[in-house]
Amino acid sequence: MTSPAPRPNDFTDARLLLHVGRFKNALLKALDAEVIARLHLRPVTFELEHELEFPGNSIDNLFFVEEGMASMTTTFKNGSQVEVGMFGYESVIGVSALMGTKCSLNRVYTQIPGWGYSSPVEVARAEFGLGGSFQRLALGYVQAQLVQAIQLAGCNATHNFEQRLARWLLICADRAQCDTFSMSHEFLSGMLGSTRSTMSIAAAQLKSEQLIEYTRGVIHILDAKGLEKKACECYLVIKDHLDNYTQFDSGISA
Amino acid sequence: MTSPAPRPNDFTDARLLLHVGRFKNALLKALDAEVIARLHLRPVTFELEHELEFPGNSIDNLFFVEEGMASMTTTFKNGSQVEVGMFGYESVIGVSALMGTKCSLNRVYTQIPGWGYSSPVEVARAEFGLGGSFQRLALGYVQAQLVQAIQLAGCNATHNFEQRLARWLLICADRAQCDTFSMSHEFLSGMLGSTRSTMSIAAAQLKSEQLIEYTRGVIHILDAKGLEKKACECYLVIKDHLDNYTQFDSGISA
DNA sequence: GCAGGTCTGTGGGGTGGCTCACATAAGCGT
DNA sequence: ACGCTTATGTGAGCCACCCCACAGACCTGC
Repeated sequence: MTSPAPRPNDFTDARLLLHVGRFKNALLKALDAEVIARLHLRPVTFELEHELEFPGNSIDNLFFVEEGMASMTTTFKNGSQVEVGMFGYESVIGVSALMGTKCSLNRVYTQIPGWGYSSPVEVARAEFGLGGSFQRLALGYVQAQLVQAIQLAGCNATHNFEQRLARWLLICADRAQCDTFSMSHEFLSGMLGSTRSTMSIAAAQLKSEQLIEYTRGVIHILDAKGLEKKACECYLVIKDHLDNYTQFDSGISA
Repeated sequence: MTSPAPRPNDFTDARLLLHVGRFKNALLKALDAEVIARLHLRPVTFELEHELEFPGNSIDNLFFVEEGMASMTTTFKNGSQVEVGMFGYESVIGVSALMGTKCSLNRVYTQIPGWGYSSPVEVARAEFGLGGSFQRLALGYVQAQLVQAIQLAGCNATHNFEQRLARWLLICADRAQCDTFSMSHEFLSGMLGSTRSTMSIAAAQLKSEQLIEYTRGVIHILDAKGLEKKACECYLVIKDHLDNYTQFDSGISA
């Protein structure tokens, strides 16, 4: 229900101290040590299919991803789930709690196992309320997430399956910083709002062009540059924003 | 380039004073008079096709819509434009400026003429930085916009044209608070990422069921309840969030 | 080695939506 | 009243994708 009371000595945890200043997470990396200390971070692992948010459940913790990848999906009345956002090393999961929302609105769960840090939501809210760098970065991330959702909305309305598949593979590779994922055709087709047979045909096509290879439940990207040519322009739009939202003077925010 | 220096007596404008406390705009309605005063609001009219944001242009003003409707579109390389968000009486246009973005990312322009208020972006940023009710409401609106984009992303991936058309008509009617719009089939089909012939067939279908009627460039909703049955579930999800984001203890934020 | 489960290849048949094309009709200026 | 422009109706042909089905293929446990 409520998260455990933050222990004041969380930050003295030896493992955590070791990591300060060398986070992989883009947002944590951009924060000063004092801010990090106030967030009461605790290391957490993200097991496959572990649910980080579930519609209607209260948000008790923010999660900063260091490694791995999680998806946000909307569930329709007929039970189908479509992916509407991806979370990787650039992400903080649960930012909507900072926006005044108390309950999760969409399911968020681990697609590629990894680990990261959690921060109790009251603590994160307090830090956000200070109006400093944490607020600025969190808002930047929300904006990047909005851009992602907006672009996906347009993309899903106009681009064909193969383009969107290539886009998905590239974004996944970027977010998880790896080029091999355990993922069946069945599963991935669902993420893209399509069917398994359509997926198999598109995958076979990309394979025949030496852009990817795969065996039962494992996909491996062989030629990211080639995939990029296949993918719709949406890939670069989303990538740019997720990669650069922490840079205050980037082309995006400037 | 830069917006004109705010005049300290903006708020003493007789027309504006008359409106305080009886705004139609959901966000303004929820603000205290002192906050309103600090926002240096000025009445503005939204002419048809007037551009409130254009990709790459700096955001100089926030716009609070009182009447009318504006669309946000993404423009693809091939020149096609798809709608990715709608703005009505609940909206403040330009919130991304509060999130650290300095340039518009998408085109926003008037679909249904109306009017509202502008607030210089530096003034709005300062008010936002105070961390009070304006910040809370603006963040609530951003969250509602995010929900809208997320739902559209899923919707466009799975629902058919007729469902999406019904959804569009209903959201438009809600946002603009009117049931008649000047809008050609050609135009509306573009918004939905489709073609004019598809639109004409779907419109004829809805017309034959007495849900809408239309003549050259004017669409009139006859039976909103009936349309709701045709529309996908996305309509109610989006409507709920846009209608209720100002209520701190609503089902959404509670 | 065999059985059962999971994953992928592939085919047939159907359909929504696209492209292109042309016809009709309603407004609008002169 | 006339022609011009814009909006809508409609049809043919096509393609992407859906649905359903079944066949291998591989993997795991026994």
